[in-house]
Amino acid sequence: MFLDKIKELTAFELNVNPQELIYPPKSDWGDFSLPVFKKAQEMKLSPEKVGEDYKEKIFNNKKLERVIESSTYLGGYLNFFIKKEYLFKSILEDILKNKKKYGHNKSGGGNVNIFEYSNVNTHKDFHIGHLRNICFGDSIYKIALVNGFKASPVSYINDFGIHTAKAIWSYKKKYSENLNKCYANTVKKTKDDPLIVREVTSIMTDIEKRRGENYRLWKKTRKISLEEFNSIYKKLGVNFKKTYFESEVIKRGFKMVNTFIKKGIFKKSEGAIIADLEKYNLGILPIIRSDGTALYPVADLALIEKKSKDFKNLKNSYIIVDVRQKLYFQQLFKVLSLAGYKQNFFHLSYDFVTLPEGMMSSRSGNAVPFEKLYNKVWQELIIETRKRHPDWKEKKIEKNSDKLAIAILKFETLKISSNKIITFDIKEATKFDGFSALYILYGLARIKSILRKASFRPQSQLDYKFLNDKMEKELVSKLAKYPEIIIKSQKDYDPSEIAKYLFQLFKTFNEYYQKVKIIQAEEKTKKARLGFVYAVALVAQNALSLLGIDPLDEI
RNA sequence: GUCCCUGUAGUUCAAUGGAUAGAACGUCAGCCUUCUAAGCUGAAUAUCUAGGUUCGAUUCCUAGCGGGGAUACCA
Repeated sequence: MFLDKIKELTAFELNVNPQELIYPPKSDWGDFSLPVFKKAQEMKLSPEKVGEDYKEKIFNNKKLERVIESSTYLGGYLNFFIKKEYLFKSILEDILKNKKKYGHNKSGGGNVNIFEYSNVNTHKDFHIGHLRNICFGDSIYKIALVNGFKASPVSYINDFGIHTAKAIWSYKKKYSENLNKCYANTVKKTKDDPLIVREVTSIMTDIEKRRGENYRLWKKTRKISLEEFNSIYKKLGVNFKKTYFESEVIKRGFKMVNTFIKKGIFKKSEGAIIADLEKYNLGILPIIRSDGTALYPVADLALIEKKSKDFKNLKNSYIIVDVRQKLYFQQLFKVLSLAGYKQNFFHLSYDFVTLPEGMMSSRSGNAVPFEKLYNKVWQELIIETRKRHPDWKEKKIEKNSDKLAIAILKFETLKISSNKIITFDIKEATKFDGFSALYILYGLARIKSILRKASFRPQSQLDYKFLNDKMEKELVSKLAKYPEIIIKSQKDYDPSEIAKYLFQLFKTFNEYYQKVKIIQAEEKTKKARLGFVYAVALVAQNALSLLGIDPLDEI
């Protein structure tokens, strides 16, 4: 929090709002800046005069004088330079002392938050849209942890919808072993055949009543689906504290619907059960179809009740689902507040993933399954790694490619703002250049390699005198900003902040690496630089962990 | 119709009520007897249109145009 503190102190002593202090576009202009246009206008003075007045204030102030080296006025801005020794010492000691905890804060106050993501449907593929959901959710959850929340990830699996019956209809006819293909086939067939619709309905009834061959097949296929999901979670390194299933909450949901009818929150209309939210400008929320079957809210109500019971003192409940369900969640949360729920509900939305050739959906069967994408990336990596490391054993190549492939996929989905549609181009994603996980991990592997070759042992003290290169100053300023990045990513629920930060950090580092020798440097400089790049590695690994990415020792 | 998101370089994305709007890809030209060249250096091109608020607008407001989404029984 060191840079924050200096900015706060400066703002306080100069009697300005801390938010007025900004970072200049170029680091050689200053460590931070204060625009003085506004003040100049208020006081009817020239900006230059105002700047000079502030300057005088700084150097007549004992507290500021200790940390601020100099200050220059430039075109309406007053730029501040922090004393170099002070900057290096404070930041690097903070990092070397706190290690994995550098940049963490307690702003969450230990409040209990749960994050629900990876809400997948059994009997359908886990595709690259789900990948965005799970990467986003997992990162937001991890960001909450380092901001001092007591956070838990949970998942809700939709294993009881009509889609399961549709998949089973084709599965019974041995259409395919792939459940998603079965599902897509049935959807196509039912379009112009009411007979098949009736058959599907009858399968669904058996599943709901939990009886006979259809129910047995449902259990079998459900298991196949869940095993697939679990292997993907394992690959992605994602763990849930709890997993909920629609089949386990739906019964309770129907009971709750009745209670809500009695409370007057739901009512009958045109044969269906609805919540009329017109007076809140939220339209109509259908709850139960005219044929008596459940829509989403039935299970969701029971799910929310269950989550509240499972997590004591639950304060904030987050649901990560794509933006198309925005209205639905507004409606659902309104219903909950009418029913007297006191906790905070949030829908964290993100836009969907499309392909260059257009929208994808599991219904039409053109969604890219996770496995397919993963294999493609993995194979590209294998080829490239073999070329670069002819001496590596095949097993090592495979293991490294696996870690890299996961890192690349996570990074690709997280580096883009959540309100932007990701157009997933397999060709682009397998290029591994520029703004990508590979660039960052490659830089990090360089640091690790240097530390290995120099037999580096971490020490908490550094001789800062020997860090005189301009690039070292640049890097320290970047390291200093990491705590603010953590806060910002929490405030905006935005992991892309972290991704961008990492890219910038390694852009600076690679430049430094190119310019400066570490192992061959003079002994004292070498020692200082080793400790310094070790600090860079610590911060990088912290940031990567928030994206759910593991570092590699070699690439 | 109404509501929400969105429009920045050839492409994919950044940024901010403030300084010269940044990157990456692609293209071209350099850099490995030196810590990993999946790297570094250099070169061109952009804020949809029209108004308004402001010392200052790409950002905020209004209108229009383009793209996407939602809008009671899809999941």
